Amino acid sequence: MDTYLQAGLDALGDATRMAIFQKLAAGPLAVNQLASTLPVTRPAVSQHLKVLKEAGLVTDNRAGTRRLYRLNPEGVARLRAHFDQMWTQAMSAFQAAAETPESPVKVKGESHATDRRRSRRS
Amino acid sequence: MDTYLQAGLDALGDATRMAIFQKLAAGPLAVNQLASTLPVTRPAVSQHLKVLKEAGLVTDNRAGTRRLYRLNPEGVARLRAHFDQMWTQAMSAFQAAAETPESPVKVKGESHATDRRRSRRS
DNA sequence: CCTGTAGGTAAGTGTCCACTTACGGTAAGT
DNA sequence: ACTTACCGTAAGTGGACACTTACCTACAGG
Repeated sequence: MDTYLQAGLDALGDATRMAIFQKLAAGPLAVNQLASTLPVTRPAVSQHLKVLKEAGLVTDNRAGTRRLYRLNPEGVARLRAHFDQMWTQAMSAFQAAAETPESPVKVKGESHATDRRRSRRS
Repeated sequence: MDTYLQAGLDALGDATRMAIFQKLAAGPLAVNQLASTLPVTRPAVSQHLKVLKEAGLVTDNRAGTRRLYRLNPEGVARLRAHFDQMWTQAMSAFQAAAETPESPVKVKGESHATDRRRSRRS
């Protein structure tokens, strides 16, 4: 898999983080400014910003007692590139399928076990 | 916010669902075929496919006793369009910021309460 | 009709994570 | 120095949700 893509999806997967991302798209904002327009408390916003920062999607700099957060162009561009790659890869399947008129997909035996046990993940 | 975008992010936010999506990008697959290459059981795959289907990202059709799942071009294209819109919107902020040399952002009083209580969400 | 394969669904459980409150720490104003 | 605004972090909790097992239905072959 693509770890960058997964990290980006994990960062934007949460609705609140997504909302923060969208608000920062309009311009730099302080933590209180973000929290005042969101249905969560300020510490929650701080934690979300930490995640977004670790994902390379935002940067911060001090402005007096406040701390202004803004989107990180490089991180956003890189994540977008990974997404674009995924879309094109997903779309290429249709073109390939459209050119071949019919593929029977005749896999007969292949996995005859019903409800096999599996290992837990991590 | 954008409900479509959020639905798509919710659908692809999970790592397993993302893996299923990626595998389906290579071509149509049955449930057992997916489950055999994933670290989860078949029912789990079925549930993920249900979510992806409700999000309009995949379609299914019967093939004998099996059921073949494939990506839905329209749903994928629509989700991609929403993503593209988000990226460009996010990028437009930098251009606007680059053209204006300095904006003081002098918001003085605006929210003077510290750690205000808020309502839970849903 | 019976057996075996394929898959959807119900019900239950464990874990993660998005929140909260509480606290400490820095910068500006008086 | 004292106060006040702003912010990050620690610690703890509740709920969602990604899993599991168990059960039932549908199709194909003998």
